Amino acid sequence: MTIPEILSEKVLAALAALDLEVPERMRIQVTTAADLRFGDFQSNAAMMLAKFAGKSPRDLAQELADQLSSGDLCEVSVAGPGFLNFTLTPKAWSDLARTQWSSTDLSVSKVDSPQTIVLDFSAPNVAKPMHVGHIRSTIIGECLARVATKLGHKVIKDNHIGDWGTQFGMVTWAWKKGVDEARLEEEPLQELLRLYRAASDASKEDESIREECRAELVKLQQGDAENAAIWTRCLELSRKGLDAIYERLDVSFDHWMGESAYNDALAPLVAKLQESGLARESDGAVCVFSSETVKPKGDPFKINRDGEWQDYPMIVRKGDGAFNYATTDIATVEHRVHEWKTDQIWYVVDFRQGGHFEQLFDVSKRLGYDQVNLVHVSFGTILGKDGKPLKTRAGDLPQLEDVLDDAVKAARIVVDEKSRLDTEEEKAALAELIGVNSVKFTELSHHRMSDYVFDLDKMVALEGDTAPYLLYSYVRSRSIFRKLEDGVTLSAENLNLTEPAEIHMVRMLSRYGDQVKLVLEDYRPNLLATYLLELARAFHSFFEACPVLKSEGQTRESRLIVCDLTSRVLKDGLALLAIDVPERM
RNA sequence: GCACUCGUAGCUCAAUUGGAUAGAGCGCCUGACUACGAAUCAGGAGGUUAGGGGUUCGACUCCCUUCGAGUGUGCCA
Repeated sequence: MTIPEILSEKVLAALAALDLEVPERMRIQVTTAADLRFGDFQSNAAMMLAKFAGKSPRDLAQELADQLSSGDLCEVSVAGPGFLNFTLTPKAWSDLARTQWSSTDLSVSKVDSPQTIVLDFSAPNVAKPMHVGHIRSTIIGECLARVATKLGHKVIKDNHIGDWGTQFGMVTWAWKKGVDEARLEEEPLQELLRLYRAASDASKEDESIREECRAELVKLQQGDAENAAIWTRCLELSRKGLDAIYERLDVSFDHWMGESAYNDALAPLVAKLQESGLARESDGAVCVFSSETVKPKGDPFKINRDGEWQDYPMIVRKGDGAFNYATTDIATVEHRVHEWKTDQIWYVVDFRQGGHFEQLFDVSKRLGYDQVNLVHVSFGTILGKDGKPLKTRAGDLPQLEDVLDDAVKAARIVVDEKSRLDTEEEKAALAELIGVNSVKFTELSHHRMSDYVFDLDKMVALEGDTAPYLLYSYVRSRSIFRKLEDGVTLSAENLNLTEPAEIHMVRMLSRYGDQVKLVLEDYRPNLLATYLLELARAFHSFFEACPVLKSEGQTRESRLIVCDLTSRVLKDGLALLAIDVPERM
């Protein structure tokens, strides 16, 4: 049981002793204190129940405080408008730290009912290199996967790559006009991008070329041997390039079920939708319309034009007979439910597709997949330095690989200046680690819904709230153990904390499990990122205030345990953010 | 027009989901290194949370409204 849970029970017992029955809708809660000046934990019980009890909040709080006899665990006091404040004793903090240090999972408890969760993230279009815009989905998705796994869920990471869409007609068209085989071997993604751009530019100017590209796609989808061979080749080359970048980012997938994997399922699916009456023909296309069960304003299948609510259907077969991504997405849900028995699907996708997902989720429900929890984990836009969105269509987004290279270059300058490492190999490896992790940490430390400015200089800034700060904290917490020439044997029973900085360090450490859980409540990696920064700050404070090696006996051993526990939590927490730590820097 | 997402210190961002005097970093100012690693720490200045109204013991958070930004709005994904 966690401390807040123990305290909640005590408060409930105190309420019972005062003959106060808590109405069902009121949830008495004990939370970590918002401000440490008031104690470690706080409860708003008295303020919530004051009216009900016919007493002033402060009087009721005082009566509760009198009931809650102070003991080994904590001191109880009343403050402000009627808060109950709990301040844990040093002994209680020492006990908590002892338990956490001795546990292999760092006191992060698993969820009660583990779920099977499919995580749909990254999903780049093949034949196009990833650009900066792909950072958000890729990094947030990987982080959520790691956190969910840590909490005991079964996670299936699926890279639903765009390997069947319009761009393939274009690449094929340009490929046939002349592909540079030599370059294809050396820089496959760059050559494929060149082909795509050539076709894209040409078809913008010439309607007939656009038709030719479309025809190439139709041939591919109908099984034309030559186009299929080109497609297979494209896929292999793209895969090679993508694998390299994912390895660099330390991101991995269990499956690569791209759009093409569902091609054969699409026609039967549309037939099923029509037979069941969910879909019907409209303007030559096959569409799913509103269920007419909700008000138009909240209906994803309605849209208001000139003051009138009109149908805004989901098109599952286009007028030309081709299927689109909506169809594929429904087929994908079916596959994940039937083959993988999933309980949940989390889509880590740009917020601009919100409307699409509302429709997809509604159709899935109407198809009978209402027991599956479908979540659109949406995120905002990455902006340029001018404050305007980096436009995807402009085609001039910086490529992800170049961004990583730039970040590594910037990191290298500081490494040369400050690092204690000796060899060129070590320095190069450290610069790579710092550069890549800085980009990842920048992403994860932002609220996913807010837009943020893509500023490379700030991203790789090496002081302040950054990845290097966290890495440095870890290195500092480890280096002290290298000073112990004979090594040391630590034992939990000798842990005894007295100094405020020690207590605060342990207080921060004890929050780890709750912070990890919090990430999944609203799919918010930035909460963990912020917590780790706070933890690191507390560690540096502790480290300056409390000499470790110069102290003696139990104090020394206690502080060494705090250092060890800190390094373990930092490493574990950073691993959840997909950030690896160096031992020296 | 309508819908969605936003608007917090000069700048970049938080705020444990409705809690107490809204917190960090950068930048600025003052201190601390022949070092348990200064990629650090201790401290200072900086706010009418875009404006207005409402709900409540209590609002950055919920509701209404005005202003501003971004996005979406029938066969691209």
